[in-house]
Amino acid sequence: MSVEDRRVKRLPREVREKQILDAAVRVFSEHGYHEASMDEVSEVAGVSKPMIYAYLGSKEDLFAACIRREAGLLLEAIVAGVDATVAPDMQLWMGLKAFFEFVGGNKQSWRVLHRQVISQGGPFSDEVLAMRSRAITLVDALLVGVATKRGMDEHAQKSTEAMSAALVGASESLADWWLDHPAVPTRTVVAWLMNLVWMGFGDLVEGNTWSPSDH
Amino acid sequence: MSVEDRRVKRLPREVREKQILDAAVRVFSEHGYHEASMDEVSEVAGVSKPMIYAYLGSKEDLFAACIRREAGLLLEAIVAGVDATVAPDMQLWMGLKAFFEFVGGNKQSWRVLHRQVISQGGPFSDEVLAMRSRAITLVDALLVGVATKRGMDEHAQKSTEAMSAALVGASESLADWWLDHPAVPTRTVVAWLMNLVWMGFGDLVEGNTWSPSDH
DNA sequence: CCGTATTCTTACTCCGGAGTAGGTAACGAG
DNA sequence: CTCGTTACCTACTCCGGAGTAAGAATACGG
Repeated sequence: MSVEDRRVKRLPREVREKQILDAAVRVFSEHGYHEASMDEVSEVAGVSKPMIYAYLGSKEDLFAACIRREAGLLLEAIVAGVDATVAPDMQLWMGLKAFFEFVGGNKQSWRVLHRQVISQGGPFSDEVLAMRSRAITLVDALLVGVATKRGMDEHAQKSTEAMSAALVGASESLADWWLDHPAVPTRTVVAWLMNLVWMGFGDLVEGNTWSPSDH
Repeated sequence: MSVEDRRVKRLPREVREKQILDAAVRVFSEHGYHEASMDEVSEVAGVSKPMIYAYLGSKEDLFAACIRREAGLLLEAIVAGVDATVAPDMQLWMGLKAFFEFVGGNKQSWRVLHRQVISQGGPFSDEVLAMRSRAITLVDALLVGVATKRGMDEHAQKSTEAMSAALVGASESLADWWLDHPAVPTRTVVAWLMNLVWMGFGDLVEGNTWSPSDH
């Protein structure tokens, strides 16, 4: 009985670190950074608290490590999902699809990345805001490419960064909405967003702008 | 000297409550809910801590009160800014304009509403998510109106709610972006968003949909 | 001028939870 | 077998900050 009963012990450091990070992501995603306690993380990870401090450092460090890992996975998934040789609209399509697929398959990761991080003004936000910036930059590059190629006017070009921010925000928001409506298939959600955003941008490129009648 | 030196004391309850709420909004917007301490709020408000507990209740209650007040002001500003008799696109324009103007003029309120609330899964989120829902519903009504009037197909109609969520998210995200680029005038930002979103929706209504070539 | 209600303060209690001290047990090398 | 190293635990310390007890000072009606 001593063999079976005994908890699996004395695993190499790498494995424990992974277990701890997994547990941390789960706990943080459930309670948020502040409500989460190191005790609960240790409990979920099946490891005592000092291990966490020995391996991952302070609570802040631990959270940052979670962010870094998950953000890396997300970005990785996106760039892996995009074929840079196809047309811009298809690139956007593929990127969005990869994004939504990741969110659908890793809801916890998404919760940690999106909900938790933005609010804390701490050193974490840097981590995620950096990723967010990378995402925005990615989209911006796409838009700028299209805009300059088609000879978009200067004023409209200035708007691409803002548009990218809006698009990224729309994606995030739609992802949240989607979490509450899981019945909708991935392609559908992405198609909706593409229609909203690409058609709108297409008009913009063509010079088909909207403007208020009076005011 | 006793007259001037003496801090202004013994104000009626209403006034104190307002002072406390003002201070709370400021402190919460700077540090976030958890990092904010009641001691700091009391200090900023120029009132001792037990007053807060006497008038506004617990920290949670205080935060909820902030949210309620600010959310109310925001929604009020939006509906006040919209003329329900004009064309739908102008209604959206006016609503967005009112929204961005509010954000520009009340950055602290916005920070509290947007950044802080979403993350905490507590009873606050209900408050703001309710407001968010109202905003989405408002937009959705607009879109549905347009869609049905122009005989949009059923499939596309189903997407209006999602589109509204995306639009609200885009607005929020763009508002955040705007806070970092205050040089851009309000009208301009709103115009960008209108172009992106209304032109896209317009295409959708016309049946001008985008779809991926392969995949 | 007395009682009662309201405004307001100082000076605490108390606890959750971050972080640690110090020790035990398992492995691997020589 | 022993010595060093690494994995791991129990059982604490300690502090920030939420919330409170108990009373002081002012207003005001009668």
